[in-house]
Amino acid sequence: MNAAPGSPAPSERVLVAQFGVARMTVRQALDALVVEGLLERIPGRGTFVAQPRSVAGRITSFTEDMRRRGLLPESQTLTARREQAGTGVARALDISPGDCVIHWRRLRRADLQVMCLEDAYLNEVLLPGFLESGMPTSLYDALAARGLRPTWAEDAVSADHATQEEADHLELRPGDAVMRVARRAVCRDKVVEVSRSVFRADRFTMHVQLGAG
Amino acid sequence: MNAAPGSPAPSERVLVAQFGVARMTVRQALDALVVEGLLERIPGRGTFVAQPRSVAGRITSFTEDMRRRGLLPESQTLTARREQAGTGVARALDISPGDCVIHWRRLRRADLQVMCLEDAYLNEVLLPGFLESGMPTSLYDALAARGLRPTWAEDAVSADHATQEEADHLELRPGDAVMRVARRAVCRDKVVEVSRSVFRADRFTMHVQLGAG
DNA sequence: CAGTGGTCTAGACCACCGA
DNA sequence: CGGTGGTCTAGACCACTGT
Repeated sequence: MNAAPGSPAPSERVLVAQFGVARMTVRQALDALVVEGLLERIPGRGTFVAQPRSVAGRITSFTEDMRRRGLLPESQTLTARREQAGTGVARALDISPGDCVIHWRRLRRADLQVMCLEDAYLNEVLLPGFLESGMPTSLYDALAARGLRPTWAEDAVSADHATQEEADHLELRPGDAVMRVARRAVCRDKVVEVSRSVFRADRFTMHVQLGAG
Repeated sequence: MNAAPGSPAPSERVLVAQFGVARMTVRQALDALVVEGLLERIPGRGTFVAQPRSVAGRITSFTEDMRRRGLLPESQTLTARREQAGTGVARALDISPGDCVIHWRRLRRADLQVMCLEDAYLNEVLLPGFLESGMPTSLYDALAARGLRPTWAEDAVSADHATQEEADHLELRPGDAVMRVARRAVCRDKVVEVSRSVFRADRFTMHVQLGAG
């Protein structure tokens, strides 16, 4: 059970007594929670559970994104196999053309409605046994479990018309509006994911928060 | 003159001696610079000037965005007048319906090519005499000059087909692909800008950087 | 080894808030 | 007024780095 936003945390001096520790130590611990946005200090009043602030520019996966909207995310794997990287994918993944990559194509739904067709390319070397371990629902959860959650990502977002193939998968007519998102996700100087997603424009609006909250 | 990235900062104990202050105090001062990304600590080695990290999700205006791509941004004002806020704009600007707003419609070009049609709504109260002072090229420069540069912004990005009116301005045919961006920009709890932009999909790709560099 | 940052102690004084 | 967070002191020990 999480405490409700706005509810007071124990005062620093109370924690000092409770844990038999110096106040500077308590403050450093609280500071960490404050910079994480979990607590909020108000001078002269106390320390409180912060309003959940939408983290500026947080890197979200489709799964997290849909959940935050209160929708149920689902994935249907269309392709999951080893391939040799082409020149474009190789450059984006920072490997050599012909190197082994994992190609994972999924049709993604939210509340049973088709939302997005996604082609993800992963660096095989960083994810040994990934294909054999059973495909997870959330790629980012799987990466996190391996200590590879992206710390930085770059999206190229554009609008376009659906191709015939995309229309077939997304239950659209060719030429209908779609949003394309090309992502390059990095974890500590290692490119862990390169993906191209095609979203149904009528069902998806991307929300981007910029700057410091 | 700024110090070069990677150059060492004085050690904490040196600063203690130099300023006759406690080490905890020095550390707190340095901590502030570290969270700002100006310094980097390396245990056992020292404190160094950090590599300038690309600020995650920096709020950019059209002008800045185009310049960074090496294109020459231009704006043609189609409308610039006082209006009474409708309910939607009023809510977004955090004012009351009927309050006075500045409506600024511009056709925006990059290297002489039509790129975007933008409707910006500004809070009159925050920008006295704005319309009379001659319209700037960059709205964000003008806001910055008044100490109102946005510190936080939220974009809703979607793909769509151009309406007849949009097509006329953007030199498209109705139904061609466009990207819509609805922005709400905030400076210190004051909503300073609400805008809707329509970009030609064939000429514009939005780049978004997420996470900490 | 000497020097670095990381962490911790046990106090202290201040400005601010609410009753 | 008492309680809060904000800041500061003058030490201490640790793990780590480079030579």
